[in-house]
Amino acid sequence: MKAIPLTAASIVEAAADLADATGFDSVTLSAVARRLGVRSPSLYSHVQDRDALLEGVTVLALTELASRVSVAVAGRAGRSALEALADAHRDYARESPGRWDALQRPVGEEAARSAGARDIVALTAAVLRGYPLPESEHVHAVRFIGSTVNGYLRIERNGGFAHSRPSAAVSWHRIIDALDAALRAWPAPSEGARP
Amino acid sequence: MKAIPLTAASIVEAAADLADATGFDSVTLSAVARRLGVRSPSLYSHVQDRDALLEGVTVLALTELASRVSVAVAGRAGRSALEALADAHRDYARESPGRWDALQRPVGEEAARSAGARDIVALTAAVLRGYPLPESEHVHAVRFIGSTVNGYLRIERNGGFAHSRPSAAVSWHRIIDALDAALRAWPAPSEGARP
DNA sequence: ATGATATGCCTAACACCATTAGGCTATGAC
DNA sequence: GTCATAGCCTAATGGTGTTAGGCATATCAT
Repeated sequence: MKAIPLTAASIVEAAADLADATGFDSVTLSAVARRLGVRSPSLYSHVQDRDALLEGVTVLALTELASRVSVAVAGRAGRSALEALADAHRDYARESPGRWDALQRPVGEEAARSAGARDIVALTAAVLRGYPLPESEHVHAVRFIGSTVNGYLRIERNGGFAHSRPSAAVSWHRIIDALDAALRAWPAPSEGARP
Repeated sequence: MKAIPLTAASIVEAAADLADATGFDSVTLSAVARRLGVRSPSLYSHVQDRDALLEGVTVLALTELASRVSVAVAGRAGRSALEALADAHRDYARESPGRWDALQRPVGEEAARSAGARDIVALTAAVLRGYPLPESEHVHAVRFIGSTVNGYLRIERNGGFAHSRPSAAVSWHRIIDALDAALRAWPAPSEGARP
């Protein structure tokens, strides 16, 4: 049963797999220990506490997502890059629902400083090269894209679109269209904008 | 201590207050019972289980949010209405963080069918009257606005913007500007769009 | 090789939580 | 007055996170 040696990384991975299989909320130290063929107190040699474990899953998910986004947007520009970025998020949310849920939690220090987080921001900013935005607007546009994509996927995942027509799949393309249009028609900053 | 009679509504309200005060995750049957000066098994006469209680908080939050949005957008049109709607969401998220968190959960039957949920969708659609969108695009635009506003507030709340400059407050206005621009420049549906 | 040390698992224990079963009491109907 | 019911209670069960301390095995100095 203990084919895998017990390390911080292997525990986090087991937790992530468990999250994908049975839901992020069911990631409990007991369940992870069970899955590793070990008693739960044994995990404390490698992991500070439950919160640190969940934060570890968040960091892992950020890394994986950054990698997917990176591959998706490579060699693309403009609308094509935007769509690839959005679809990479959506695919990840679909294929690894538990890991993706880990992204929807208050970010701790470790996640905030992680390479994955930085990369995702940088890659989103890179997509903006295909649009006529001044450099000073990039922060806002990155946040805009992030908010919309994340918000849509989360509402879809929570079933918010399940009770109305048409299906969420149709809206997804319209929303990428709208994002694209918004970036093309990006409004000039009004006077109140100070960094 | 039992100034308030124990009913389903009073229990849900106590749970919502507790969520605002100490965080949505800390809403436990024990804690709610404690707050009501009662033992936790007593709650089961009025509430099915913990999940039903949380769903009740969600419905309450939907109702309250719908009411705020309704007041905010009344007598406004176009960008002014859009901004009022977004700010109503943001104010609610700020003032009642626990209740607002209740909105970010998988929606059950009761929440999906609630008047609050229907009203919020209808009010968002009403904002679109000030923009040149064909009726058939309203669903998508409503989902677009909902995704962006929700996504932004959630990332802000999770501290996703806390580690970068400029502050989230500045971006908020830029994002409403961008939403406004997107609705004005709403792209024509491509051929693939079938309801 | 041998003994010291340290690592890393274990069991035991505690407090907290959700939930069920069943008892006691006060309130209302008749 | 009696009786039934509603609504609280206590008791108990099984699951959770977490800490304390035991015990074996691997690592290393000599």
